[in-house]
Amino acid sequence: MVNSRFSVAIHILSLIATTSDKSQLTSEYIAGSVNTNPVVVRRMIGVLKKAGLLTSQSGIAGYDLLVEPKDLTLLAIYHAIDGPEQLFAIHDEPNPACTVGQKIQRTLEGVYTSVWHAMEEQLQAQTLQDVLDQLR
Amino acid sequence: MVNSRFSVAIHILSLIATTSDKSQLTSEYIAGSVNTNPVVVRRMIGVLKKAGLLTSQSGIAGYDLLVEPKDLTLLAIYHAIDGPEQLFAIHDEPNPACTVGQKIQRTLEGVYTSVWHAMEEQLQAQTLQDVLDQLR
DNA sequence: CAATCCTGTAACTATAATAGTTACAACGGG
DNA sequence: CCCGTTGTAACTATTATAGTTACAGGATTG
Repeated sequence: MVNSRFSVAIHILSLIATTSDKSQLTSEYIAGSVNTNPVVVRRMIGVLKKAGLLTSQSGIAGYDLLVEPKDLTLLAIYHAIDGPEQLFAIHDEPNPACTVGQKIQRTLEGVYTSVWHAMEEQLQAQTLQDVLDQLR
Repeated sequence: MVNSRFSVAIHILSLIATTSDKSQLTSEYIAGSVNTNPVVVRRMIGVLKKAGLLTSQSGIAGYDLLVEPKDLTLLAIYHAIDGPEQLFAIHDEPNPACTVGQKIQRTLEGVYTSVWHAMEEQLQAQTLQDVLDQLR
């Protein structure tokens, strides 16, 4: 299973989108909601910031989304956190002297790519706003 | 990313399906094709055996498939190796005192389940025979 | 029946990914 | 100036994964 970074990212973005009192929105407060360490939160926020999803100012509490929740797809968030582009690992260097070993990598790549695309479609179809609606 | 066990399982099953000379089909030979250790192969084969996909006899080289390649979907193989039923981890114990923290787990479960089903469909649509055809 | 090759399995080790933690420099508001 | 905050680097702990060693027991062959 892939790590929980994607879940944490969605959680953080949801908090930013729904918290009106900016001064309350510190990394420590967010960490309290997510149940993790403030540094983990700041680290994740740094990644989301680099991807252009939000802004912040050093020394001041509060974060602002740069994309409307209804325009922010889960796929965009996934790409922002630089999640893996493949779901399954393929073993290294199968034996090229063997018919199966010779072609298994290409074959599996094809299989996994079709699976991957199905997943992308699902993530593309849902936005942060959809998540917010379900949190109400 | 999920581990390479799924890839290795498909590789092993492909070899068993395509190797006519049973006496050649030892765990060491398979390991040579996959590029891993014979014990890793035997361990994986033990799992596939328990799932009813193949048989073997202690002390004798060779394995036999119990399911026709055209009837063996990749999803069945995935279930056989007991792959994770979810792609993304959800962080533990978000704060229930917070609106977001309270409902984020259920919400993410819903999101991830829809992604999971899309993936299952893809794996269900492809059989070991499809893989074999591409290996030729 | 002894030698040999194989499977099945337990136990240990090595490596890498992930998350958590400590520490501290730099920024801003009161 | 003081305090709370962000941004980051560096270290540690935990866990998953794969690789490895070791060995008991079945089957074949001379």
